[in-house]
Amino acid sequence: MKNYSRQREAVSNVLKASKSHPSAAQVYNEVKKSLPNISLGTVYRNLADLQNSGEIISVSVGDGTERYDGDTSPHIHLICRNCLSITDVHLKDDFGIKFATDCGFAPDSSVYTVYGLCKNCSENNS
Amino acid sequence: MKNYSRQREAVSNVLKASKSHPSAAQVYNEVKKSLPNISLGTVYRNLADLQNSGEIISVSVGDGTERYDGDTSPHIHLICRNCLSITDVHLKDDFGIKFATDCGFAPDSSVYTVYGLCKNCSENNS
DNA sequence: TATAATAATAGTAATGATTTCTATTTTAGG
DNA sequence: CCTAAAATAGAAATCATTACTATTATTATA
Repeated sequence: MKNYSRQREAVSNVLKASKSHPSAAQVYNEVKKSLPNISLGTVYRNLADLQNSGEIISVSVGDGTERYDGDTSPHIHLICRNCLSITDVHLKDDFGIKFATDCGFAPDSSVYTVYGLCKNCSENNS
Repeated sequence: MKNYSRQREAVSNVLKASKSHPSAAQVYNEVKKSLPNISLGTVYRNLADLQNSGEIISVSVGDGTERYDGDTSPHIHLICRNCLSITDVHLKDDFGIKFATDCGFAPDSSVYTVYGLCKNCSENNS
């Protein structure tokens, strides 16, 4: 019921290789380097598919765009409300997944986000 | 620099009283019962302000609308990819905030979300 | 209480990220 | 090779959210 496609693979690879939590438009620009004819709609559809299968996750920064992340290992996102930077803090394990399973929930992924001011922005009291 | 407003107070109260993670439009409809002339733009602006001050949090369900939550005590959101229901699992403490602080980050709030299928939807294999 | 300066609002228009639509192409399997 | 189902490109449409502006509310001070 689900067929292979070069486009989906390329989208997935871009996210696996990136450490920068790109937006859909940024993923699009990156994938275009190898598949110049890919359309933005295809990128969005595949991002949604990959997300539904738990292969990637997404994070809300608060600027109206969703950011995507190919790293599904347990980690926290520290998001600065001022400069919108995203910093990863890796964890030993994801106990949210455990709690969910205990509740009869069938988890495929999790997102742990902490909002506030990054060191830089809080020192410059902005 | 920040003045009192009945509108902001009403928005905050609706969220504090609700357990259903309403969208901005739902908050708007609820607040209109006491302030019939409030505008949707005002609701959005106050939701953003309350969020920036850490008084409320918001969660992405994945249907294109943001959901708001007046409960800032430590808890996980279990979001069903099929029926989009949100279930809360309360925690003893928020160690994400601790980790963030240790990194020199100045946190104001956190959101921990687990995606998957709720018990109901996974039993009906949908 | 009157006044002035600043902040917030209502209402509407504009934005832009995301989704939808459709004709065409690709994939998987016999 | 052939067929049916799935995926795509490209363009158009949607609609949640933001921006804009004239007006109103709030706060501080005299």
